[in-house]
Amino acid sequence: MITKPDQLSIQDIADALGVSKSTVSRVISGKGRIGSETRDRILKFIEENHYRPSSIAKSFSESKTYNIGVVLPMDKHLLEIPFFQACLLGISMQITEMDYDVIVITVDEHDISNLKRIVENKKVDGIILTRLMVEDKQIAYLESVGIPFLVIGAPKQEGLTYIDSDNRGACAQMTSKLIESGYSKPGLLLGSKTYMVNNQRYEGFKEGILSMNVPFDETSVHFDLNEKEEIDGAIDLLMTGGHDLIVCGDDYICTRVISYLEHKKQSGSQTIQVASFYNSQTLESLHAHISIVDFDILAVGQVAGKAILELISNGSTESKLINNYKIILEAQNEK
Amino acid sequence: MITKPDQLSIQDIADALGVSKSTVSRVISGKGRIGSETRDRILKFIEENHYRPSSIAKSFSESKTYNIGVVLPMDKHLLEIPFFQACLLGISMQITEMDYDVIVITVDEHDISNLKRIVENKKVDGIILTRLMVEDKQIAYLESVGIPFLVIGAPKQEGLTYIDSDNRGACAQMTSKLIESGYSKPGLLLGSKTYMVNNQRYEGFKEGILSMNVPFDETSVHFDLNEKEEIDGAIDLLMTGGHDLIVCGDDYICTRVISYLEHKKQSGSQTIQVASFYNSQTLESLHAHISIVDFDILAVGQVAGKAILELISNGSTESKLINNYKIILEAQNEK
DNA sequence: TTGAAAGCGCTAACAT
DNA sequence: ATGTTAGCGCTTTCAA
Repeated sequence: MITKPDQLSIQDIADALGVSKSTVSRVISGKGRIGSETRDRILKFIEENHYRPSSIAKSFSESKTYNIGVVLPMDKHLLEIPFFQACLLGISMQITEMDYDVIVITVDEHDISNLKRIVENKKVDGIILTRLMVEDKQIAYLESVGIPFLVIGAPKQEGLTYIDSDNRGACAQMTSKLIESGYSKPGLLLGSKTYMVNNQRYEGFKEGILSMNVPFDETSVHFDLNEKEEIDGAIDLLMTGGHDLIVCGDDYICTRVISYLEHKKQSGSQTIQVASFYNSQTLESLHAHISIVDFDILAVGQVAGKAILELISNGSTESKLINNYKIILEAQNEK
Repeated sequence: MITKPDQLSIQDIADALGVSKSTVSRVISGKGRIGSETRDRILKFIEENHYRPSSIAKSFSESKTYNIGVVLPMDKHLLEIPFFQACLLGISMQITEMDYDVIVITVDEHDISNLKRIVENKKVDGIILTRLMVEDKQIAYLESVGIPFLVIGAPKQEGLTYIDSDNRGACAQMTSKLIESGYSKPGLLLGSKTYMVNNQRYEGFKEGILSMNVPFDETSVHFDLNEKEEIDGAIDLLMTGGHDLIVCGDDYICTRVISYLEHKKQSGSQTIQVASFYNSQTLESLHAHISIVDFDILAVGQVAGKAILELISNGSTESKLINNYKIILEAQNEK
């Protein structure tokens, strides 16, 4: 007497039904023509016996893992940023539809050994990079081994497939809307020029101003602001220049600006409109009246997920700018 | 003339060196005795030809995936909480050491189909749950299929393996330290009683008070605070009761308390010390003088990673409370 | 429409 | 210490 203690295989089904393995395989995969009566019998058996194909065996036989590696930075200060988590979930939601799964790869700026290990072990069919580094070892490596990969964010390097929020468009739109609503002398504070995102927001800022037929003044833009003192200095310049609107390139700068203005307010000066890009909860809890662009990062992740699968199956896919964002003018947070 | 266009296998190595597959397999896995000369020859060949074993084939043959599924909630409001990201990275860092990888599983309260799909497809060897739900369908399901799993956080249900921060101990320690530093009438504000964490913090609070030989007053504790009005009401009660210290059960409550006290301060009342548990950046940006417990979630993830591997290989492991936390009294944030 | 059979790359039990 | 062999469960030609 033979018992089937473990999991049943297509062979078991074939035996039980007096058909061949390949027939069972065909009805499961849906490939090839099958007599409808045979199919129904097999389907019924599968249903009744809760058969589930082994994904490992499938992977093995097809030489496909059905996994996508998502590279996450593991720097401590990046833990607080919901950006990566949103990317991750967006990607996961999307590729799950096609029976793919996400494998997490952690790297830091000096150590991409985890990435190498996963690629060398062939545990994934493709890779999504969620953060670009300045001299990117990841990209050089991935190109050298020839695995399909794409990048979230805007790469400096040309020829890469990337998915990014439309920073230029969003900044242009917010700037022009603010001008339309009455502000006439906008200034822009940005971080390092080496990050593409800052250049894009700069372009958008300029475009927004020009689209409203307001003259664009290059001196109203301050790049490479990193230290508190640099930011404060730049704000000083904007204020003495009579600006009535400060667009901040990132949340860190914005936090400094708000803090700066709060002090000034107590010493009674003019009120200035502040605008920024909403990536973190930090800004929200400041309860300030600021205008923000709220990017839908989940959507970015979803598009990236769709794109990597396309890249894997077609060998190519297009870079995309995502314009899922909301512009909220002078957001009034609850006090 | 024969070309080897693709990837080489142990068979190729065996052929090239005139040994058998199993010999090659043995030197790679390190199992079994090998002549040192043979080993060196094979190692050299592997090195020179950049051979890497196929992890899919290994998985298939061993019926092990070398993957751990980490279940993440995909509720929008939980995206902002760094807790899950920290767990994820901690787990990933840890299991990577043992050549395991993390597969992301997203669920929401009403839909655990992703969890089921991954388990049924046998894409993981074990599961870590990072969030417990009130009526937990996940746990019921996982128990029914018998896959190794453990839980991060404190389950209501008995008999489960769990890894958790030592909420009771941390709360006791913070409370007693604050009493030691001069506060004499502490109150406690908590969320729903159905969450174990609130009960644990309650126990700790009580323990901390009693350990300082201060009489414990049950009326200084308020449970099940969810709405703004309920919290405000509870604060009122504590203040009229002459309390000089409010311990908050979570960041949400703490934010309300700080906001409430800021208003009172302007109408000139006594200052009250506030304490809470630091899980989010929100509290930090409030720039208030509060005392906090800063849990090391990364460490929790690491221990969970180690534990799930133990559970898989040994069939059992112990639940653990992690006491990696820092207590910061009257933290003075930069303004 | 269906069956037979080879093969994916590795492990492990058994034999030498 | 090393070789031989039988799978693991599926996909995929090739035949019938």
